[in-house]
Amino acid sequence: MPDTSSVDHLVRLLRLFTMETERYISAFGTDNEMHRTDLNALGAIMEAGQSGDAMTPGRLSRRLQLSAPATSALLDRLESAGHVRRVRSTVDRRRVDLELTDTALDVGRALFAPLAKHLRPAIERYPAEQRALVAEFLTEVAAATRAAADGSTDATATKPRK
Amino acid sequence: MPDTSSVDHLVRLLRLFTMETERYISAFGTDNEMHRTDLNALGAIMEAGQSGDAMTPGRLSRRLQLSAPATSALLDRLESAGHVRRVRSTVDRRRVDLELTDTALDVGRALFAPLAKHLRPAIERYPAEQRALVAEFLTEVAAATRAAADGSTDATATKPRK
DNA sequence: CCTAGTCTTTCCACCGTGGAATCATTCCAG
DNA sequence: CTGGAATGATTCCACGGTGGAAAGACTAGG
Repeated sequence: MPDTSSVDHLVRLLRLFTMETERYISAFGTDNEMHRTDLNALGAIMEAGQSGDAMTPGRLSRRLQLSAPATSALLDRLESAGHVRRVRSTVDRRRVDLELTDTALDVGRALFAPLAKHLRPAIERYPAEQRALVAEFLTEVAAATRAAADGSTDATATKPRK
Repeated sequence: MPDTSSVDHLVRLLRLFTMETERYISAFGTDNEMHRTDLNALGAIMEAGQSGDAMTPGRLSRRLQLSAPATSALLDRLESAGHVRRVRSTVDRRRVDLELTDTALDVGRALFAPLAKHLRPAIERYPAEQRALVAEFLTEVAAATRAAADGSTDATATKPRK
């Protein structure tokens, strides 16, 4: 590895990291009867809950790039496992609002606990200033990836549009 | 977002990035008749080729956390699609060495081209010194994730052991 | 009403797993 | 050197899980 600051090297590292993450998910997912998509769904619902607006099956379908039927089946799985509730919206009764249960949070914690255990010491070695820089970098790279997936040409967009 | 240097925030960003990447892969995969595992396999074979040692079905099976039959089926798909060749090893004729064809490299390029188009301008905004810092950070985080997936307790291991 | 939007159901194809068996090759103990 | 493990790759089978396409049900709003 001659030049650790080259763009190609960074791209390769980003790819390597996602591969390792998929590996981790598949390894620990089978222990908890959860698969990749289910975890992504929980993450997306949680994320939406934190930012205020409610998550619906339609939004989730677009967020995860899943077809509508696959999303329904996904929600059936999560609901029968007790991780999510479907609540018909009172303002528009076509819509269904998704709510996470406490057991979902427990599963999330249980799944990420071993990963966090390894990640924390690696991250805490960096001072706050460098962590902020990495955070900024990751934010922009995630936005760029999202833009690429959406086929957009705006590589600097940070705001979700849907 | 109150504190962009907190560990939790960084972990969340890492997770967000992998979600966006999965999204991109699934969007691209459907266009090219390739699935996530197939692309990961190509990446793993390519990676092994760059680092010198040859990739074999057994190694690939462990790398991708796939069962032996699933790996054979995966290689059948890739071979019939013309992306990989199976060559019996000359040193140990039980083993099969995997070689990528030119069309696999084309697919790889086609896959990363739109992503790189968005990623490059975002990355190039950072000076070399900061990029090197991010590269170091990502290397350690990937190693930590790998260690977590392997169930190891050594969070700082950088060398693959298999 | 009638069109559009949201969610769901039904049916089907593909991917991955598990277990067990096959076959060739290599390693090793005696 | 030989006979018996061990290793690496592949195949077959039945099974479950995931995702897509088409079609239907329901509600909102002009």
